[in-house]
Amino acid sequence: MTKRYRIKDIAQMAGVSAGTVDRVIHNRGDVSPESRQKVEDTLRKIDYRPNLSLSSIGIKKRYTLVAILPQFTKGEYWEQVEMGIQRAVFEFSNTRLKVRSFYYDQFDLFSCRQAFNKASSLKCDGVLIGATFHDEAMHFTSQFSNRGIPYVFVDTYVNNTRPIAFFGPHSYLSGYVEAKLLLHIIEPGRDIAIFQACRIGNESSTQTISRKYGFMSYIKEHSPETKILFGQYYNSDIPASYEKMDRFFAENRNIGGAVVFNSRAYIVGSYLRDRNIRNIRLIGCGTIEPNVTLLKEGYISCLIAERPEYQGYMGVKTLLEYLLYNKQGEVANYTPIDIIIPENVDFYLEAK
Amino acid sequence: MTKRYRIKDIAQMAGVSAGTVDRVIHNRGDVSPESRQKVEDTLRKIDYRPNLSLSSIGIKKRYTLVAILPQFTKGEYWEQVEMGIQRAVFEFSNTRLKVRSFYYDQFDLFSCRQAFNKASSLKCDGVLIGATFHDEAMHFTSQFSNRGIPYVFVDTYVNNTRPIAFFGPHSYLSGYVEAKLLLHIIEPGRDIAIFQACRIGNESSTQTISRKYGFMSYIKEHSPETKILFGQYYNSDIPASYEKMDRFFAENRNIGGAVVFNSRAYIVGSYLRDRNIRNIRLIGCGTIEPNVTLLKEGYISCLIAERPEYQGYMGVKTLLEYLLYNKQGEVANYTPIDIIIPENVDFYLEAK
DNA sequence: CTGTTAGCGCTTTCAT
DNA sequence: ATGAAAGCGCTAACAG
Repeated sequence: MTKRYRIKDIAQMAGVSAGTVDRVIHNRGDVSPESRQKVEDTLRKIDYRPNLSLSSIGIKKRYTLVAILPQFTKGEYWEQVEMGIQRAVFEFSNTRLKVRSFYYDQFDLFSCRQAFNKASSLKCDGVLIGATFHDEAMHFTSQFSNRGIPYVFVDTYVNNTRPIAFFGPHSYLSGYVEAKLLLHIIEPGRDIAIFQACRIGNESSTQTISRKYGFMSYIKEHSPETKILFGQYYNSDIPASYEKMDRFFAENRNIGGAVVFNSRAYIVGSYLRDRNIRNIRLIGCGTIEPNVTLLKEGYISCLIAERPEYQGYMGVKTLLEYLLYNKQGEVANYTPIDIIIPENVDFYLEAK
Repeated sequence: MTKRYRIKDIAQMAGVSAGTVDRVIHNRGDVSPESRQKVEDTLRKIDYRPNLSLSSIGIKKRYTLVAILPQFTKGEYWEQVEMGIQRAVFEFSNTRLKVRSFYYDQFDLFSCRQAFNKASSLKCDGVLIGATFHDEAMHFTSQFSNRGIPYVFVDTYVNNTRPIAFFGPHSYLSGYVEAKLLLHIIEPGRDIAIFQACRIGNESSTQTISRKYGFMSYIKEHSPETKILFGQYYNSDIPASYEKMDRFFAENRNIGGAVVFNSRAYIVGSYLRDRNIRNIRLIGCGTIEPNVTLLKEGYISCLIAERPEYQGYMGVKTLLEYLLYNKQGEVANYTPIDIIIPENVDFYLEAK
């Protein structure tokens, strides 16, 4: 059983005072090279791992984090990320940690820029970003870097940036897994449909692109004869979506499987339910409520989930550990690709 | 953002002192009905949720927990449970919480009885049990109950007992899911083999029995024509196991899928590898190292995992919350039934 | 540069 | 039955 060492113990072992140990742990300077050496040796020897919850009690400095996230309504994907952020705030701080959130419309570049601008004008110690617009994220994170402000990405990693961490799915493998599952559950010889949002002008998110890439790679490798077709839906216009799908399925009568690379699978799923179509297997992402309902009703066969709550929680925790202890871990942290089916969904949602 | 209330705040709101609030929270008596009422109203109003990590700092009383687990060697299933226990000990206590572990041979009734006897002779505040022998567990837990000592089960629930909590898989559904997956990946028309340990005298564990039941129910419901055969292996005699399997597969030439209802899938999997058999899909339980290796090599198609680390962690946490706050939550806590395939296993293992 | 010390929120002893 | 106050391990201001 690992003994727990107190700062006082460490101080004694290193032959210095508690204050000096604390200065070393928090990299707060004013320590002679010899003292630092002795303390660091001791810390290494006992494999000292600071306890955030305990640290927070004594902390006098106030930390402000900024979160920049797509706006969400109740039950949506990003709400779960936000819940993880809140859990971390609750667990680690005793009101000395504040998170100020800024939300943007993930389909509106201007609103995203606005959110970043507002966030940038704020004095803060760290930033948590749920990015959908690649270029904006690149631009503003380089500003944060210049000001020495650490930032983390959740859900989506943006290339050519230097976050202290990323928590999210490996999108390529995520899509790869979806293809594997779909091929196993559709009737042989049937076609596959990929459903994507109809965007006004703007391109798909990087997430979606690499998921699609992973998905198509698997199909090409394992079942090159399977035909892939592309369908569309509108994010917020159900009647128009249904019309589009009516035409799509009328034109493509051999479809036996479908996939949606984001949490909007419920749009396609409810279409299948409302049109009473039962011979198409649908796979989607995210255990948000409408998806789960359709999963239980059998109109969605399988959901891929990426622990959004965990992403938010870890994002905050990582920023905090960086700020308090200068602790730097792995940058890329891929979340598990959880496979959710009607038989295991309840236990999945219940587990904290 | 949820404001964090201090004991002092609660005291002020209820019009009493911090001491009284603490006495109510810890159910420590010496509080007038009126004061108790006022405090409890306030606690409910603000949805007070105590922070274990913070509580532990001030606690003077020493708690001793006893864990009674099947003995394990490095890399086995129960080691992961033990790791969860250690994580909880590290996180929540500042050396005031001790866990004394007792191990028994899960195939030897006498050794189990001995472990329980030794554990019972110890003065302790709570017990965590990984049970494999039903009757022994029943007998000794009733003793704990009589002495007013709370206990939790991990991995296996034992009927006719009154633990304060159980953390483990819903074995029936677990088997049910395994059948669903296996039916999806085997070639149509092939038979299925269930592999079980050859036990000396003693019956299978309750876990295994209800998994088998779930498995067979699914097959009966969804593919009654599929033939199910029963194979055997020895827990610790590889050559004898191989011989048995040689005969088994020689006699049953149409087997296309196999399942093992515990973490010994690697025995069958390595047989398939060593005999270069590639047309049999194998499903097993537990992401222990040999299983993971065979999964990546393709000799195991899929593993079902039940978060053993989480079980151990939650077991200790639950006991502690009960001891400190008299907090009673759900008794039955089913862990997610995680579906692990070669493409998602690495991320699964990395996530904490 | 370093040790001392007050203070954080929570628990618990001790007068009252 | 209750409040005041001391103590837990950790942080950080302060005096030297």
